[in-house]
Amino acid sequence: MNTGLKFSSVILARLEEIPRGRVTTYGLLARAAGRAEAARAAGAAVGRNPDAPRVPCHRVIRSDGRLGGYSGQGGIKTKIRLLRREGLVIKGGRVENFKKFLYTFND
DNA sequence: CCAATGACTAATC
DNA sequence: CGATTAGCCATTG
Repeated sequence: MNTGLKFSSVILARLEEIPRGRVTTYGLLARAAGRAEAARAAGAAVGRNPDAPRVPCHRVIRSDGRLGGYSGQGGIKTKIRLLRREGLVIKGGRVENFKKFLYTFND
């Protein structure tokens, strides 16, 4: 049941706890928000908050290591730059060894 | 309220 | 490994 907090709100709140140099997936994010199978909705929620200078939405990638998308300024290109800036290696549109940097949430 | 939509995912070919 | 298909969901018009 709902805690009173909207799904998208929880998504954004959870994003802020992702450490620098780490990434998470839309699926894990959705699970952290209370809906394990709402990965798609999670992506939609993050996508509606493009300008989030303080929200590290660029640290969210797909479950297979591919970048997914980015609605912020500069588009996907910016997402790549930001991730590389945190020490991650992007190649062929995906994060290499992303499982090593994968951040998992705790209930 | 119903139908469409999207920064998804896992399974199949 | 790339392309396709079907499933799942909150949000929007």
